[in-house]
Amino acid sequence: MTSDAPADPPAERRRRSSGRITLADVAKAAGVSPITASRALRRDRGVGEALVAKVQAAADALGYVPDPAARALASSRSSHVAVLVPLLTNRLFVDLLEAVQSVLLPAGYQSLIGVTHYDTHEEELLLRSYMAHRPAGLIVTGFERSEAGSRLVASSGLPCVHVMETSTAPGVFCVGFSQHDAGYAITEHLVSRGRKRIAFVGAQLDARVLQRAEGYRRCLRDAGLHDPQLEWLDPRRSSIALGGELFATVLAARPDVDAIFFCNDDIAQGGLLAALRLGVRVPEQVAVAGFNDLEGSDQMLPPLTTVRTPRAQIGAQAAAMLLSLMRGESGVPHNVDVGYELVARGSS
Amino acid sequence: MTSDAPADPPAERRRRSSGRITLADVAKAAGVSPITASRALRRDRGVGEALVAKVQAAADALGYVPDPAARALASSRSSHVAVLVPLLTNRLFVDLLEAVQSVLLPAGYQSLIGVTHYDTHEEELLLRSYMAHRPAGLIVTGFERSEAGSRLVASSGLPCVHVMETSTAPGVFCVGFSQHDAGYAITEHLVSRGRKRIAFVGAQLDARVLQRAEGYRRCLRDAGLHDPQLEWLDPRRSSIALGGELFATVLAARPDVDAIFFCNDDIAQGGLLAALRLGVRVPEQVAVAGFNDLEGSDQMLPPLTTVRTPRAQIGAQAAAMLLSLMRGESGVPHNVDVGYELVARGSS
DNA sequence: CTGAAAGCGCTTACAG
DNA sequence: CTGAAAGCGCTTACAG
Repeated sequence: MTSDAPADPPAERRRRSSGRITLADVAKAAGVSPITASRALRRDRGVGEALVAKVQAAADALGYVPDPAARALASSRSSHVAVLVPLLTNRLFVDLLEAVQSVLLPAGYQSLIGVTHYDTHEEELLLRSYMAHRPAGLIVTGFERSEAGSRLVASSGLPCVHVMETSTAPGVFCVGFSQHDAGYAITEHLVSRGRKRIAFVGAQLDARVLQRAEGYRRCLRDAGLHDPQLEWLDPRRSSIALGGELFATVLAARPDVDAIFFCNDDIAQGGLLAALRLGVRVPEQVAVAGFNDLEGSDQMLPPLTTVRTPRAQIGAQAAAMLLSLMRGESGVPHNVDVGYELVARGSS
Repeated sequence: MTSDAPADPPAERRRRSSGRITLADVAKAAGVSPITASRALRRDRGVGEALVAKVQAAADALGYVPDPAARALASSRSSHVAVLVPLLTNRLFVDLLEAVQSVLLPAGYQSLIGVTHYDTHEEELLLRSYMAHRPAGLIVTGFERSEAGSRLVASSGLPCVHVMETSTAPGVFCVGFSQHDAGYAITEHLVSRGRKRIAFVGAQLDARVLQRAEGYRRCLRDAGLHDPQLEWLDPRRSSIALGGELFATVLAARPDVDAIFFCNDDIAQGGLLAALRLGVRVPEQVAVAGFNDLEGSDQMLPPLTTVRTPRAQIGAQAAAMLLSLMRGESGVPHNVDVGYELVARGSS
């Protein structure tokens, strides 16, 4: 208060305490050292059961919440998991994300959700920014990324799980299904219904769409029905409106087409709505099939034949796999194939 | 190598260096102190222009990336912004989120996206967990939360922006529009089309749906057309399938209904598809209106009349507002009303 | 099974 | 306008 203050400034002036309850407070209350308290709360092996209980009780009583920043700094590993998906406007990835979160959150991990917009350069920037946060692990969509992006992942040494596709490449962890086989299966279904001129309509043209297209081609070649003129590959983003446009385009160019396999349910739904508008009878004149079994497909007129893809299961299993990897468990399977399911409805 | 090692262990044994380029490395390369380097890189006032350039050059040359954990620990403020939305399966919130991210990411902030599932208890848990991460700011949906949740937000002292609704409560920052007025406007549109028995079909029944319902009631009272029997309030989650079910329910119970205002476009789309299935003519027998102008509404048969809600604008403005608040700017407006737009299409 | 020391990589006061 | 000291709240080795 006066000018003849002590030469040594009072502790209060030097401290920057946030008022936060710290591990030291818990340790003091429990009558142990901070190190022991830290180990007890993390259930680190080597702490007596009684002590663990005592420390936990003290922590609960004080309402202690560990500081993730301090923990990350000291251990150089945060409680973040970076999850990269192409788009949130595709319900598929929302379902995937929900499942991932439902496993990661209870395990104490926060997801940093990054949207790449199917752009490998954007993905690279996100990866770079997320790496600075010392994430504990990574979940990425598919295998298509920039050279630098791949290097960032590899050189980080972080556990990484790839979702939506399968791979037997060494050292790669993934949960997905064969997009090629699913594309083959739905095409085969159309063939089995007696269709002869089956078109493929793809949008976005990401790796998975192209794999489905490849399955389509393979099936038609096997059936002796392949016609390269029956493919419409549009790089624009998949949407209901685009599906309507492409449906009209296909029928104008090739009125003899008797079936269309749309690479995704949203463009298939748009196709179905366009058929209604144009008076094209489905499935009598043209059978229609989609992919993914998105919301509303079972409500269309007629209901849409499609492939149900188990994205919730993919998300949950990928998160569980990542958890195992982050814990350093051994014997974690590398390549989990969750399969897919053909859903035949009225449109085919 | 031998057993007569020095009593003082070599530095290497004590260090836990992560190999990371640190601020100290940059400072050394630039020939300044770490403090100055820190200030220069953060463009903190009080560093000469020449020095800033020199430090930045050194940082760039070394590929320096600041450590968010260390920064958070030292400053007790992270580069995270917690963003809480009810659902990712509602495209509305995806659009909102995309806009938020597009403003926050370039400004150096990461979003922690929390999905509350319209559950105030879940929201409270998320809030508690996110607060431990010392976020720099908060974006939350609406004003409906648990007592404890509100207290967490208030006592944190963190800048917080509420989205989707408006409020003139003191100290509250929000970006949205009047859900009540929008509900009034679309109902008024149906009235202006000569409809007399206008039903309201609501799902989910969150605060905003109820505000739209209130606008609907007010409008019909003003028009002398209010009939409390014409409201269907269903707590289940909004979906295309539910819309179809409710459309059938309404017409079975009250075949005289000549218009339906669905609280959201997904149930309205389901209603339109059900009308097609049931052979109910829209708009001749029943006019149909939705809310939000979601994807596909313009593709329906007939195209859906709805209210376009500027969620991208809400997200962008809310993020910009939060940025201003986090920077401690003064004179930030409290209540931004971005309005809405009536979109009259063929269904009414 | 438990603990004293050091350190993770930054920033906040406090001086000059 | 620049810097030496201390500290943010944890955990990692190292001992015992």
